[in-house]
Amino acid sequence: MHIEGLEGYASIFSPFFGTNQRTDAEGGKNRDDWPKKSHFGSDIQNETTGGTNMARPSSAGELDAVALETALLEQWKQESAFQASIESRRNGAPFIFLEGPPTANGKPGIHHVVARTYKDLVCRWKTMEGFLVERKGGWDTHGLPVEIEVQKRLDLMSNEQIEAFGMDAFNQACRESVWTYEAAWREMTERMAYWVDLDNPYVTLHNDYVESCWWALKQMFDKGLLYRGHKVLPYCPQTGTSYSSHEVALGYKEVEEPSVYVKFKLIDDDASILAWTTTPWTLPGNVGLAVGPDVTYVRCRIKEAAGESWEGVGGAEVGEEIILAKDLMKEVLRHHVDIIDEFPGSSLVGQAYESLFPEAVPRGDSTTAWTVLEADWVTTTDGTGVVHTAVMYGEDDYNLGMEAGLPAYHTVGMDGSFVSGTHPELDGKYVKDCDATIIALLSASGGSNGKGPDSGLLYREKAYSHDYPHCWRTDHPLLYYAMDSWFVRMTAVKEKLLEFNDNVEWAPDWVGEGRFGEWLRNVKDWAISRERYWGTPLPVWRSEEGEMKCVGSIEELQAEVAKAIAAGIENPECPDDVDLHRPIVDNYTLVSDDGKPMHREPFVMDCWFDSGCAPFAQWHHPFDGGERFNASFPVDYICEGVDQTRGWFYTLLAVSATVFDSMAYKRCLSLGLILDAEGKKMSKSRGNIVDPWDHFNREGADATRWYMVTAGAPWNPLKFDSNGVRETYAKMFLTLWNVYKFHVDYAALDGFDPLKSESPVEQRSELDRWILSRLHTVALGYHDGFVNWQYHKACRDLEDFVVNDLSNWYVRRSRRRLWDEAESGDKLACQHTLHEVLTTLCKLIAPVSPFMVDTIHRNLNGSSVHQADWPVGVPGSIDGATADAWDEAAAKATATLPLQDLALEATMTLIRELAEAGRRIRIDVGRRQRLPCAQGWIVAGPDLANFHDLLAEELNVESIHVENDLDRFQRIELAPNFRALAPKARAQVNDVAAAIKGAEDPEALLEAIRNGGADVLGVTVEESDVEVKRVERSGFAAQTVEVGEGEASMHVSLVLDMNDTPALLSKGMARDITRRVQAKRKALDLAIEATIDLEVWMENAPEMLQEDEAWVAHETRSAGCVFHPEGSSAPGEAETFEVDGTIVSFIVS
RNA sequence: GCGCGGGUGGCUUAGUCGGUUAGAGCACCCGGCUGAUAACCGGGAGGUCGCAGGUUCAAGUCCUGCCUCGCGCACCA
Repeated sequence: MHIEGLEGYASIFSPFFGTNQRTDAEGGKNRDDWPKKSHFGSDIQNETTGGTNMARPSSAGELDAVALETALLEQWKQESAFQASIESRRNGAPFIFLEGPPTANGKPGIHHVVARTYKDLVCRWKTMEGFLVERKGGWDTHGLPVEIEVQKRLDLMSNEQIEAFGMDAFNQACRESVWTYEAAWREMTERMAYWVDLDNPYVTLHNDYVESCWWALKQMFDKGLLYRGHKVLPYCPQTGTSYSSHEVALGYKEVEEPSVYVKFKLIDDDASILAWTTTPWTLPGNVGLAVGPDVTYVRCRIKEAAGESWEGVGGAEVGEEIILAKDLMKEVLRHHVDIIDEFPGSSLVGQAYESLFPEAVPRGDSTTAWTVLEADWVTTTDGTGVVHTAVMYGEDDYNLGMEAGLPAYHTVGMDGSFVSGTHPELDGKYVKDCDATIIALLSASGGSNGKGPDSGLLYREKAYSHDYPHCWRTDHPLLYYAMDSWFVRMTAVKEKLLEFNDNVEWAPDWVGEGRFGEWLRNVKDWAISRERYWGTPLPVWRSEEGEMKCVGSIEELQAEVAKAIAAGIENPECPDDVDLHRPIVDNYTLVSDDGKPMHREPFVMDCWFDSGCAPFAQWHHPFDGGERFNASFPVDYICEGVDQTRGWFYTLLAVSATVFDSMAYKRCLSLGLILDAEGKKMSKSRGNIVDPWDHFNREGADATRWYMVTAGAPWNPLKFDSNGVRETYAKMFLTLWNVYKFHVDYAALDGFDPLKSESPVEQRSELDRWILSRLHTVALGYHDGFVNWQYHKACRDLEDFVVNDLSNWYVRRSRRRLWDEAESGDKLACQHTLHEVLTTLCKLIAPVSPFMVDTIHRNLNGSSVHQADWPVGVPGSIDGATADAWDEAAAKATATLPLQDLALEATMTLIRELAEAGRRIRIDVGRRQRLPCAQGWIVAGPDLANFHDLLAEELNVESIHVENDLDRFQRIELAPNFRALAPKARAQVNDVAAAIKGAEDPEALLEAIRNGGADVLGVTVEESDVEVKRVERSGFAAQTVEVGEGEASMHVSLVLDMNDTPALLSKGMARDITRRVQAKRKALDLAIEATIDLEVWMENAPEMLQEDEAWVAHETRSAGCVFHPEGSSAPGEAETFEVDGTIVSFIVS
């Protein structure tokens, strides 16, 4: 069988065509029998993964990434590849990863894939580095989102309804609901190849987990860090629920409400202080007035009655005196006044005033109630510069009240109506319905307390529109309401938090120093209790007298229950496996030391507390797994979205600092948000979540993962662009596959076995040594990128290597080497090189995109890439290594990178530049690529003799020469070196620069400069002030390229001979004809070995040489080939093309 | 309002210590090349580097102010 057709293509570029042709193919292997369309599945034919003797690769089929990945998933499962990858590093130094638990009550989206990719790639990378990286999965299963889902489903819109439904049944529904999307999560996790142990995860609702949380809380309790207080929360009286800020954000609406200016009559003074509020219902609860100590206030007297424009209720009489901030007089006052006095707020402090509703709040033992207080947050941006303070109905109010010792007394019940005893006209009424009543009461003569001026206590009413939070379920306005609450005294450990945080390696560092550091510097006590049902119950029991007991384990609970029973308090049984959830734990009544019954505080804990306990609760520490815990705390690496800064990143640290007096994690990668293609945040409510399966099922998980990593720095917001995934697939993975396929198809055909043959590197061609050196250089940079969290740069550079260096140059330049059927050292060298490059490449890519490279690695080496060592070294396996430190030299010695030769890399860069320059020259002068040039000259630069053949082929020239007389083709240009010149020339620098650039005779100027400096516009220019560039002289078909940098830079010119000879024209025409006929063959879908009959007609053609006609016949496998003489016309059915004025027609039959 | 991070051709982005022609990829146009893949090569068009000031011989880069987007905090009386 003949295979010249194939060879013919190889020789198209070659000026030496004919020399490679093999005439005797009889008995040769049929290279057209390759499995063109075979399913890749046939590639995964190695049954063993651990063996290294399965080294003879088999050929590859067309790429079907999705099928490849799904088949591999099955194989991984059968082999327990994940477990195996860990077991084989069992003796390595541990690198501890902690999985942030997701909630499985929502469908996973592409944003989850991003976080999981970064988690996975670091774990896989560290594993390949020889570390033992175990990855326990985790699920966050408590909390409000779960309750809300269930409430929606069961239509339970208030706490009352939940309790009527039954807390038991409700919590059971929650317990089931948290697994709604577990299957979806599991499928996504597996499909994307996030290797994490989902078969033995930690689950926050498990009794063991809850027990550890209890234990942790008791540690805090015992250290005096847990206390009971109030927290002012947005609260919906209709649903009986308070809301987290997140939910509040869902319900902001702009509303217009009455705001009132109220006169607070001073007791020892005739004047009134004017204060403003938008919530009249809080006025009965008023117990203080806050002023800014440094704000300037005025006392002013009403001079005359208000003008006609006065509208609405309220007012003041002539002679009344009013105090308010000076800046706000114009805004507020509707009367002409005389300013009597001016003073800072501090001088008002301590003055007592008449309570508006004397019955509403009992004074208790407060000495500061109904006096003026100071607060530095008081501003004069609106209101009167005096802030009405109702302790229980505003956060600032509450804090001020606690500080100043105001009575903390509710005037409003949990149902949203005034408690009885507030005022006869208000008692029992819903607060929002009382605005008019309150305004009327204040406006009455003497005011609501009868002690005000005749004009009443209301000065003004003004409609005020602002954004106010509403219940997202019932649409009712929320009330800021002080709720009973439990706190962890984080303020007590603030310095520790800051210190621990300083030792965390943050990526990026500004999140740690900035956002997170800022949060810590302003740390507030952590409100950990929630008036909810589904969560870890707060394990605190309390008697009516206020005695408290915190229970830290089941055993302790059992003991306490027994004690209570012994004291005569009835209790249900408390078995070893008692469910530690509500309502079961609510049913236990304990006994205080003085014999009083104690009931559990009816709260569950903030579910963030649960996840903050993960480092130890996942092992049920301290009840079980003590060693396990001790060996894995603090953890080495966590990675989540930046939205966890105040979430998990914080609660981990908060719990570890308070419980263990330690940091929780040593390294934290904080990921940017994932946005949709338009830059909007991906969220369920927006409905713009990208389904990862869209890409898993199209481009595959490899491409999806690689895209996400290369699209930008991990901490930058990622605009997820579906088209980018496609691009990544086409560029990176198709290219890689085709390089692989190219290698492996020939390797299979030739029976190449990397273990049974050798090819010493030093004997390989420059091209081989070049790509190996590039691989070395790129691998080092790649590794460096990983170390510095610059995955995006690392992967972009690697992709460039694959596409550009490997596929586009090495493989393109090497094709002919493998086409040669005879065994040859050069072919073997190429196969070994490809084998080595691909093998190392697979290892480098494996952490990021683990599928295709495993298929490739298995076929090339007979083993999984996920068992392979990191080519840059395996520090984890070094004696005495830890996740933080190891013997650098020893680690370096474990690297397996090929020889690096930077000089060779530089030379090849130059060669490639020259090849490009040659193409540019042809474009410039309009000489087509197929028309050979007689000769080319290389001017200046290093010795490239070894590459002349290569260049001749690339450039399609018959021969390459070195031109030593630089001035024949090059001239000099001078460019100013601003850095050197600027200090000397100062303001003149631009003129001097222009003079240097525009010098009429640059050669002479350079000579003058070299001879001790030239005077340019009065400035002495020395050699260091200029850069000398050599460029091609005009009038030649030439291009100059610059390679290298600074001192080492070179200007090399390429000159092509544009003179035609009959031989060149004939040869060029032969190629054009051949090319067209080959295209026709392909269009006809002819088999490569099929022969044809060819007839050619030409007009205005160069004279064809005999040998070129023969060559055409040979190349096109024409049994019969007729070149009709000039002048005979072609039949109509002939195909015609034109090249350089020659019209060619041909018929293939 | 405060803090952090962005704003560079239609899109995605690179840009070091401030150095004079702002670099890529996608898409587009022209040409070339191809038994090389969803390719490859050469060329072209497309940029007031968010706006306005300032520093400097020189600003995408440094400073100030503003606009705008994202995130977080405080969103108040």
